[in-house]
Amino acid sequence: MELIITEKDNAARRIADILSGESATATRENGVNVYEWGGKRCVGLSGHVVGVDFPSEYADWRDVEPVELVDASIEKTPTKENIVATLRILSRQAERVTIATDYDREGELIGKEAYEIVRDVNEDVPIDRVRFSSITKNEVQRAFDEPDEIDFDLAAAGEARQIIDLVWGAALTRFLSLSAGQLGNDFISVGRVQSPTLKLIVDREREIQAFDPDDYWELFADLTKDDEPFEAQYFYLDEDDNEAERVWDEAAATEAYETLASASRATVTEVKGRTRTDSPPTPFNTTQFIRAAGAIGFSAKRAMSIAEDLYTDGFITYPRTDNTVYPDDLEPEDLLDSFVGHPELGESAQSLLESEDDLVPTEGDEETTDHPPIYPTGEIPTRGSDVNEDEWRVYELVVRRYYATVAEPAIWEHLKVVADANGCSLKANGKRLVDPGYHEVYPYFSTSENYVPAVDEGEKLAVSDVELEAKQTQPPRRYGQSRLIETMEDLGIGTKSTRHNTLEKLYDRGYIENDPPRPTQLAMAVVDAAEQYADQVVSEEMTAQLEADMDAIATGEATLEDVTDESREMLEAVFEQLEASREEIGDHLRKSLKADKQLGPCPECGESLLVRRSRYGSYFVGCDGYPDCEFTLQLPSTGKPLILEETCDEHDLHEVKMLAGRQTFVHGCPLCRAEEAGEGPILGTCPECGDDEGGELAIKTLQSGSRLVGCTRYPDCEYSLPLPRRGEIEVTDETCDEHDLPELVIHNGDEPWELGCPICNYREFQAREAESGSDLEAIDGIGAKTVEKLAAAGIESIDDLTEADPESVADSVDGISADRIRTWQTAT
DNA sequence: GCAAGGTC
Repeated sequence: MELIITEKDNAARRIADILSGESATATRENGVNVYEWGGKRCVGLSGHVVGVDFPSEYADWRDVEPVELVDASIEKTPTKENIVATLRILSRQAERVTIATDYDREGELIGKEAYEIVRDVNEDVPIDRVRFSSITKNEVQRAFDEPDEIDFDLAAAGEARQIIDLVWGAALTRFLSLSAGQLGNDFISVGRVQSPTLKLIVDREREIQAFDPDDYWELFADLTKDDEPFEAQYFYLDEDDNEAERVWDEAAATEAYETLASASRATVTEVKGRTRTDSPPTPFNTTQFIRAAGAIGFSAKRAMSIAEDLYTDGFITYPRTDNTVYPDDLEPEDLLDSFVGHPELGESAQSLLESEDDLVPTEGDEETTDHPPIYPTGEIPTRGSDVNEDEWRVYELVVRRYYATVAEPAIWEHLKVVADANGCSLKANGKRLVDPGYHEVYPYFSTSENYVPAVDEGEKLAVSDVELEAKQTQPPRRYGQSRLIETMEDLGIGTKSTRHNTLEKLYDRGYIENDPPRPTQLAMAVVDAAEQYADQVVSEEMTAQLEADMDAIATGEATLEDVTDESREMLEAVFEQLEASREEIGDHLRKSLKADKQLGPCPECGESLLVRRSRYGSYFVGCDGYPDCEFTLQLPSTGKPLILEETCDEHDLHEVKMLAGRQTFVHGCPLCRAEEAGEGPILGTCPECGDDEGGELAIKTLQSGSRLVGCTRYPDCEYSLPLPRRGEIEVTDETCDEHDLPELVIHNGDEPWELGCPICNYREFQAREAESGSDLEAIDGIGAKTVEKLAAAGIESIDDLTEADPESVADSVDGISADRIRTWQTAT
């Protein structure tokens, strides 16, 4: 029996199909697909099936000095037990083994991991390695016709990376976390990829904070030809004889304005027309795909998640790729043919096929062996059933990008007109799209035109509507998610498969907030500390050096030991500096952690108000002076609070936004909200503090729209009873004998709901809850804890769950993945 | 419980 091992199940299935001529049959072993035909078996791994870690005696953070990790031994242990077990069983029975993992460095390492598992149970079996960069018939056949061997040097290069990343990451993460007393879930992490990425964001924020705006002025005027006005802008020649539009001196600007305003005509001094070719875009690699999806509103995470689904379902090729050159055997005519006749995608495909020229696809600069660029397979999903609206939009983007890469260039005509008005120069730049070319099949780029009429030199044009605009230079803009991912790629940090995850990690760790991401005080402090004591870990040069070292290992010029020993020595040196400043670093980190929670001054004692979390997990605002000052404010129960930059003029407190997926809303200043908390009719005495303090119960409407019966002495007394969100509340004359409160009726729809006494109603509600629990608990895998978490995201019932968007819920709830939510949704 | 890299 011959065994073929691939990097993933999908590849195993396709290779089995190709080699067997579609005759392979699938069976399952330990939950792993095994494809079988004529004496051959093919099985897919799931990327790395073993991982590196320290021995268990290093597991307790408090028992081990972080520096001890530098020279600790490192073990490899199976992380996907079922796959490893299956591989062992299959290997025992194999007479020949072929490793067919991806054709890149990490694929070589994954292949070597498989090799070791095979060797462990079968000492003698021959083990080959095949390499192909796209799973097409010709490529795969060719690869299996000329098998090669595993490149152990290349795999060792990957192992060096694993070791260096683990040692630096774990030792420094533990050091910072321990020095700030942040153990458990809120540890402070650093790493070779995440920290330089964070530094990009922090550096930009520092520029923004240090930015000092300059005043300048710009002048505009309308010129008219044949009764058609067009806009022109004033310019002058600067000291380098370049055309400049910004006037930095107010007196000069005013003078130019007066000169222009007094001119009734301008004489055309220059007319320059030129034709520009606008080349179609290159094929999608992961980064360019994320960028294009970002331009139509998808976050990096969401775009990749959808692309992965489209890939798994067979609609597009593998979405994690660096390659921007299509494989030779991809025939544009064949692929386009599969779209002809489709109601939405057919017309463009038809028009491309009718082109008189041969279809020659564009090529990007990056030609790699990992996978082909991202393009549609020709299998078309049905909109609304196979894919939802978002998935369709992403799919259509991939299809149209493919169309664009085989389409004609667009042609623009540019026309520049310069005119002189009383010695002041005015210019207008016109552009017209004369041949839309690829834009016709790829409507995602702007094709807006700017009208400037044809004029002749010496022609006189009327001048009107002169305007002087006072402006200020702007600070640089924050990086958007896709710009960050592009910059990471340019700097060589992270990989096509991990860059978008790195951003998610920064969000999860409390380093960045909002979109475009903004660094927290904690992030600024972590980068500060790292720059001062462990500059390597926040510098992209660590990756550049590692890449060079890995190349040296791969070519045999260095060994894994050479490289990791040297790296460990550097880290030892870093620790000498760090240890000496442990206290100082810890203080700085702790202060920043607190600063991230600060809203502003407490109205009662002047200390800082902080966003805090109650024992039950709900958020509220409390005073840093606690227990001396017991001032508190409520926050809405839905979502996770984000402190905004904006502050309230009246109370000098930061405004708060509640992040809850699609139910996200701005709560504003919590003190304003408390003051406004709509107080409706008084119902009676507060059962909790009425006798002692004179509190009364009133119907209140909160900013979030939810309503309740609460004490008028709130926040000193937190007694409250829930009320339904919708419907008009009628306070009747009937009174509850037991609680001496009026009975309530809710008018919503046809049938009024006799809610009765709010205390009795709440008691009944609690009794029902106790009996049945939340209906969500009926779903497999949802327990009381999860119910609580989901409730914070506004999901309180099965109905809420089925309607929810898994991605946005996963965004707002810690520790619940979109996939888990999808599983529950299908289970209902 | 630490990293980054695969994959789902």
